[in-house]
Amino acid sequence: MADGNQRIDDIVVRLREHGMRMTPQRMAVLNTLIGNKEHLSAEAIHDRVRADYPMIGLATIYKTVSLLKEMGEITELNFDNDCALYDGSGESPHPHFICSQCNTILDIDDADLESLPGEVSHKTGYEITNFRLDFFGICPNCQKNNT
Amino acid sequence: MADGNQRIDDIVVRLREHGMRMTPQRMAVLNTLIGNKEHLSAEAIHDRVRADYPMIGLATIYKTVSLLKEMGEITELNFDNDCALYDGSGESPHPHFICSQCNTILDIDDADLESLPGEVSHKTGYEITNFRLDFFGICPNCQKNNT
DNA sequence: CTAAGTGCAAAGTATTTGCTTAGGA
DNA sequence: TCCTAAGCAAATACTTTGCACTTAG
Repeated sequence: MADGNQRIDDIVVRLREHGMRMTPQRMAVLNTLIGNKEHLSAEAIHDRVRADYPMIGLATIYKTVSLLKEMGEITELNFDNDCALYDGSGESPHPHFICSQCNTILDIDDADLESLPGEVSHKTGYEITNFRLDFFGICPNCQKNNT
Repeated sequence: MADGNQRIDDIVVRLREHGMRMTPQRMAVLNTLIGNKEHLSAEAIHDRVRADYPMIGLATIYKTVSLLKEMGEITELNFDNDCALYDGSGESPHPHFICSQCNTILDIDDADLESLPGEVSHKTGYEITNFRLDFFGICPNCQKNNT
């Protein structure tokens, strides 16, 4: 969590530069999301933060993640289901694997994919700033349980 | 639209095999979506179909696309924004490019990507049944207009 | 001190559900 | 005829907004 703290400090600086303030509530959301590999819904963030700040409202969570999203500090993941998940790992766009059975979301690290945007950009003439890659299927754990 | 008609016939057969019926409303939705390269929202489908069936309700559109989605005939695309788009092109999972400026969605055909699920499956042990790949950036057209 | 942020509740919006009537097979 | 589907409206669930009060800088 050391680099998480460094990132948080940087975010605070950038907030202040834009006339925005660091509040205990925002800090709590940052601590929950930044440098963490989890994928949390607004409600899940709310539940966690409430452990320390019982009065915090869900709207504040939404306002904060919306802000962090605009700053490019966190990524919003929308799947076919109901609610959005937030990823504050800070790792450049990385693929996810979603198990259709247990709904677990796993990060995939595949160095081969780093060249993907560049290749597609070159072939198509599109200027690519971001991408998203999701795989759906059955994770090894569920495969085992199914047999 | 010739192969679109063939696909529609096939879908009708499969519907009947499962005790489901072909109605004029469903046929209208099929004609709007199947074999078409557009990406339409439920509302957009509703608007188009209403030209021929003024009485059709939005709920019927949702029920029909939900059915087609379960049958695997169409793909639902959720982006960070509000509503889902439906893709009835019938082409196996293909990447999309979304222009951040004009919001146009373009299909990308890249044969190199067809091996992607197999590779990732092999490397990770996940059994991959589907994937989704979206690129975000600026399309050539908007690039030109920006200069 | 002052402008930005919080908390609450109400509003908004995409989608689903229930129920009655219509209409395929 | 029988049972699925349509149509409408109400319900649901996530997210956003408005406003009075609080608080960071």
